[in-house]
Amino acid sequence: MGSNSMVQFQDLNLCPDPPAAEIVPKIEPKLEPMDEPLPPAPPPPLPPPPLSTPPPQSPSATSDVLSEFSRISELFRSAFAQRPGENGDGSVLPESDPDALALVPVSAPEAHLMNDMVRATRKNDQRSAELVRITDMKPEDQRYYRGLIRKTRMLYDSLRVFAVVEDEKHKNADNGLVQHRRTRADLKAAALMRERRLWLNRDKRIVGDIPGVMIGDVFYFRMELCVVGLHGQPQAGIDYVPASYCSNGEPIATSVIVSGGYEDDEDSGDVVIYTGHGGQDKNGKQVMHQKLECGNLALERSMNYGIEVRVIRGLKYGGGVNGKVYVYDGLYRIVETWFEVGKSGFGVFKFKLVRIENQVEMGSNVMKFAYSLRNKPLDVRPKGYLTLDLSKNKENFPVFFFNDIDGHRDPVHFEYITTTIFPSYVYNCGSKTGCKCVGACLNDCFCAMKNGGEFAYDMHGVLVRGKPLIFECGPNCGCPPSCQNRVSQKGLKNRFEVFRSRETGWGVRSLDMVQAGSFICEYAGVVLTREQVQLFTMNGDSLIHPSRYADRWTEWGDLSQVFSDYVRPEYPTVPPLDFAMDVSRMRNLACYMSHSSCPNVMVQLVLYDHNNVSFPHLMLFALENIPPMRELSLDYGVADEYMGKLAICI
DNA sequence: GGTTAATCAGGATT
DNA sequence: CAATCCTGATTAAC
Repeated sequence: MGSNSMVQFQDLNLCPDPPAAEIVPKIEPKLEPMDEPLPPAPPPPLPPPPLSTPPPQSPSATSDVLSEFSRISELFRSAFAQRPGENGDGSVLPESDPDALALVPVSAPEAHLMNDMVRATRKNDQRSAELVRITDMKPEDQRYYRGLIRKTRMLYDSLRVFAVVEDEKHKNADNGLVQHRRTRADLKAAALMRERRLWLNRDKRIVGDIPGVMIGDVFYFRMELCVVGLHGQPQAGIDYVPASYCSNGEPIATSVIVSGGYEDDEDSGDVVIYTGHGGQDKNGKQVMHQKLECGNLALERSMNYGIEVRVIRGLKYGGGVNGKVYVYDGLYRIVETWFEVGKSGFGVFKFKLVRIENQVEMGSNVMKFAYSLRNKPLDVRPKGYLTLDLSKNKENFPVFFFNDIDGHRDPVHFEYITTTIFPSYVYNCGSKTGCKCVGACLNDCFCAMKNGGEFAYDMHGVLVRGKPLIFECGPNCGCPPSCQNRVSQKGLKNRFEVFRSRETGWGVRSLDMVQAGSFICEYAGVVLTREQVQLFTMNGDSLIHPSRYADRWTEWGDLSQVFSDYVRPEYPTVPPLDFAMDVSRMRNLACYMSHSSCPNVMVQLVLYDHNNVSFPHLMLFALENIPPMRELSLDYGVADEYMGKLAICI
């Protein structure tokens, strides 16, 4: 109790000597210190390094960016390559594909190794049966686990996006000759991480909140829920510890997904009538009576013992990757269960789930709220809007400006600019070359070469990997504006809101889901050279120094955890930024973003309308999936304690 | 004819 | 091993 260990694992040792029909919850709370110490003394509870790794390749003498990229691609290809003996009907690559030839020598031995590794891992990588509840999280633990979740999800997303891009390449290589079935990048990313033991929370079965996962966190794929340990079933809706694993010989449910797959569900938010599983045919039609077994029994037992379950809601979401998102909505208690004849005429089990009080507002409610704000802002919040478009029609989407807590209204007075204004000489010096592509830019495009032989974005405009500098196609290029290498120069893709907050002064949030890796907006201002800065003594508060921003781009797309001989490619060096931006008169929404040392937004430098590498645009990209109404934050590269004073743009 | 719903096939985990 | 409230693509239906 009075121990100074940071996190407590509460052992849920249910009925060591089971009176089977006991109604009273029999939880014996036994506090047990965590086996591994937490930060600041960090041996992170990360899994051990990969069991076996491809032999490190000797660093090529030509540390040339191009070859580096093809090497990484090769790593991917071989990791994704079909394993020999499995599904060897050659449905993948035609012989004419040059990649296929390059693939053979690498993949055969390595894939073999990987097979063994998977087998070995599978055995030891079963989920533990030890039921625990995490009871005492201190702020530093919160931060630590949040970081762990963040890092894991970032890796998952990076892998997934990279897999999509690899898949696209194959599609192009196939040239439409072969029927191309899109590979499941979500599954591949998960498999690669599992092989390397990078899934979280497998050593203990957690009842209640998963450390580091916040209510309102949004996931695009079921597999991602498995990876962080929020819900371990890739398809089934009820996750539970099977009876054979439990100390009391009874199954215990830990989480459910409510996604409307059962016609008899009734979801009113705080109360859910959840239908048990089973009795459906392949198309999801109820064709049999359900039985009190597996997940159904587990839910019943959990109710009996008063054990709460995590609830994740699947919501339709148009802007999403696949039309659907999963939102973590917090803990519910199972209060009632019964068997009844459902709409189909067959018997189903029903469970009444009631949300436990004193939790943060439900994520799915926030999503719905944001949805109505997008459409009818004034109906939802009649007071507080100072303007419905801070940009005065200059952006693709209106930028709301909301303050319902005090009288500040300064942002209205600034001139809104959508892009940074550079001194004219920036445009005049340097070459005016661009690519000469006529239709779509492909990988032999001149701009692609400048990016190391690949485009920085996938087909949906998601950043594949952070770089010191990205070269987009621009006005000097032959390609049309629809070219996919022009992501950050086309303005906002989401609806944003500048708002007043008691904690952070001004803040920015989105009314839409912002997908990890997607473009948010430019950090716009008026560029001053060092001489100009010295000439005019500016009010320091209104000067932005781009060189101070932390290099967060290194975190996005870093695959060294998965490919152990992965080294970040040596990019051409970019001169240190030697300019400041004045935002005292003209600015955009970016300068209202708050600082965080654990930010959800990062700066990525981009060039498109000129070739002067000393004066890139500061483009902001999402580092994680940001749910609607969650505040955006940037790492301004300043120690936290200074931020109060620095108070960007007040 | 463009958007949405039903259906199929391929999958991973327990 | 079959069952599972998944995805992505194809087809049918508005």
